[in-house]
Order: sequence, then C-alpha cells, then structure tokens
Amino acid sequence: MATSPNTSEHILNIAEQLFAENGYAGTSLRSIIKEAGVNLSAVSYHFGSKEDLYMAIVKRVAEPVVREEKEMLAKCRQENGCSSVEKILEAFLKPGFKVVLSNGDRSFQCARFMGRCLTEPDFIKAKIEKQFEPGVQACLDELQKALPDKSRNNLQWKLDLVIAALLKTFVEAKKPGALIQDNSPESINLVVSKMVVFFAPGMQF
Amino acid sequence: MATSPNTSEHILNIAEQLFAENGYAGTSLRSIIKEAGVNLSAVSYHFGSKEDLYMAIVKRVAEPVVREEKEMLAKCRQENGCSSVEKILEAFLKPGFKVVLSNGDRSFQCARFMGRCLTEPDFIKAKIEKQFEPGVQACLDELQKALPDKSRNNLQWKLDLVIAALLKTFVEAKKPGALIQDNSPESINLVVSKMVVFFAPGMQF
DNA sequence: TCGTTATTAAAACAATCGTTTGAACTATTG
DNA sequence: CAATAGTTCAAACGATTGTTTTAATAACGA
Repeated sequence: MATSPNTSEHILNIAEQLFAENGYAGTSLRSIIKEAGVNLSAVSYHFGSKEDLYMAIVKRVAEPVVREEKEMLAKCRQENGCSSVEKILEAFLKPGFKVVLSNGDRSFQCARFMGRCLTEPDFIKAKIEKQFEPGVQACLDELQKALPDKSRNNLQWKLDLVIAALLKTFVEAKKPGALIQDNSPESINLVVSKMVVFFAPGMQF
Repeated sequence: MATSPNTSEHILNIAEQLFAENGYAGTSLRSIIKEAGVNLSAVSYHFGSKEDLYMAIVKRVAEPVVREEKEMLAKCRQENGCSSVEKILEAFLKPGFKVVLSNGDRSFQCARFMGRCLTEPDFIKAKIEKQFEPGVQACLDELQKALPDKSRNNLQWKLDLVIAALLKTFVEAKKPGALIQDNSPESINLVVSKMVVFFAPGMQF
C-alpha cells in the first residue's frame, strides 16, 4: 500500500498476493477489492473480467522472464559453439529467479503466484502455459543441440520435471527449510548453481 | 457408474474426478451430485462437509501409498545393511505409481487428483501433507543413513524436488508426450527406473 | 469557465455456493 | 407384522459469487 500510486497497479499487487495464496477459484473479487480498499467496479473498469485480471498478473511476470530466458540462451549459444548442459540449465533457470525476486517486498508473493499458477485448472492453465512457452521451446532447442543423440520427447519430459521442481521451489520460497530464503543476487546464484548441479547429471544420463 | 454399487463410493469416485480437474475451490458439491446422479444431502449424510469429502478421497489413496512406502523402505533396509540411493528412491517412488495406477478405469483420474491435491491452498494442503508425511519421513531417514555426510536440510530440499517432479508426472499422466501412458506393471517399472536414473546422481552430488 | 473524458462510487442483477431441515422411503431386526 | 434404523428426497436457508447498471466525482484540454 505504500507503493502503487495508481489504482490498477495496486489491484494487480493485491490480487497477485491473494491468488498466490488461494488460487484462482479460491480468490473472490470482493476479497481483492476489500483488501485493496477500492471499489468493485474498478476491476471491471481496469481489467474487464476476473480472468482478465488474472492473466494481466501472469503477463506482468511472464514477459520479462521469457525475454531474459531467450536472451541468455542466445548469448549462451553464441559464446560457445555448442553449449554444455550446465550452461543451458543455468541460462534457463536464472531468469525466473532474477525477475521474480527483483520485486522488493512483492518478491516472495510473486514467486508463490508463479509457482502456483501453473497448477491451476486446465481451462486457465492452457492460457498461462502459452505465455511461458517461448522460453521453454528455446531451452529445448538448445538442449537438443547439446544432446543430439537424445529424442525430443526424452528432453521434453526431463525439462518438465525440472520446471516442476523450479515451481515447487518458488511456491516454498521463504518457508522454513526451503531453498530460497532471501532475494539477494548471491543467494540467487547459489540456489541456481545448486539446482544445476542437481539436475545436470540426470539430463544426459 | 458401471462400478460403485453403493452411493458413498460412487460419490467418492465422481468427486475425485472433478476435484482432479478443477481443484478444491473450483469444484462445487452440486456439480458432483449432478454428475453422480445423487441427492445433495447424500454428501452431508455420508461424509459431513465438502472438506470431509475431499479428505476422504485423500485418505483413500494416501493410506495404501504410505503403507507400501514404509514397507518397501523397511525391506530395502534389512536386505542390504546400508541401502543405495537408487534402491531407496525406487522404494519411495514405486508405491505411488503402483497404488494409483491399480484403480482400473479410475487410474488416471486418481493420478491427477493426487498430483494436484498437494498444490491446493495452504489451509487444506496442511491436512493433505499430514497424510503423506510418514512415508516422506521414512524415506528421509533411509537417505540419511545412505548419505551420512549430507545434512538433513540438504536431503530435505532434494527430496522435495523429487516429489514435485513425481506429482507433475501424475498430473500429466496419459497426456501426449507425458511419461505415463498406460498403467501396466511393465510401464510402471520403466517409468520408475527412468526417474531413479534421472534423480539418483543429483541426490549424492 | 465550459464541455468532455477518465475514474470511482453505490446498488442491484441473476446465479450459485455449502449447509440444514423435515418428511418420505427402504431395509433390517425382533 | 410392527418397529427401528438407515438412506434418500425436495426444498429452503442465508451468504457469496462475477458481472452490469446508473449516477457521482475528478481531471483535463479548449
């Protein structure tokens, strides 16, 4: 409430928090506008429908994440003719942590939102996945080059497991025992390297 | 509807399917009783509340899974004095697949339910986790013996990632490109061994 | 200042939510 | 057969849902 001078961003922030905690169906518009201290019509006026509001939050985080994923994967490729699996995983995993955890006080609610949004019911999950897909495809392309003897299907389910673990890490952020405890750059680098070391061997078994 | 002679089991089966698709908050009791062709009061009569119904489904799948997890982990320990990480992972992962996929026509809806139930909002996830916890703790104990130089915390977050990947595999069951495509014992063994090979190296890095 | 647009406010919409009630029906037991 | 317990039924409870409508206020360029 200290931040967010304009109504629409304020709604986005509060809604992100509640959606992160209770999911799409478990969060009512009235609980959002009550917490945000705005009128119910503000949601329809600024966003349209409940689903539009939800997707606006998704896009706000997905766009910079995907942009940076593609950027880092491209850089990773042009530096080395053929990138190592470790470098590819790092280029794919780090943008999520960097973008999500660069939101100050909102960092961890943003992490939980992103972690939970991909486990929403299918009708909305399909729209969510479309927002993140370009980054996933770019990563798959790089992995295919680094591991040409592996089938696309093989790389696909392996990367799916990595993503599932990544999102679990987001959901658990800052909870006792979780990997993510703070959003400093050093901490991010440490967590990313841990996950890379954890997954890289299995990717190329 | 061919199966389930008694009302209460029929409700459990239909509810499991709808909860698996739309989550707890996204599934109304009226959609359940409409699909099941029973009266609304049947839910209150047989189960109490919506939450009680949900937890009844959780327990129906969690109990045999946890029982078999503990059984296989115990057997795995007494056979070898100190089990290998591979054996432990297999003993932990296989029960889930075996129990969930032994439900005939309901196998894949049961898999999706179990995969999605642990990503429900916190107030109900806490109760769900309590049902599965004994199996997780038993696995952690075995891993600790096999890897005495690793801290409990280290094993904890690694196993968390494995579980996240396991549940993702459940949710995606039978969808195109997914690891799980049928519920034959051979297929289960294959999938489990794939996951063991994928995760075992990272566990002991 | 006026007129226009952008934004917020209050109220109502029909629909659906989980839960409860009390009567009706069925099965079981003595 | 009579009586009790087990189960199902339609109906209603008050509360809450997302969305829409209409009016009031604020902001801004002419």
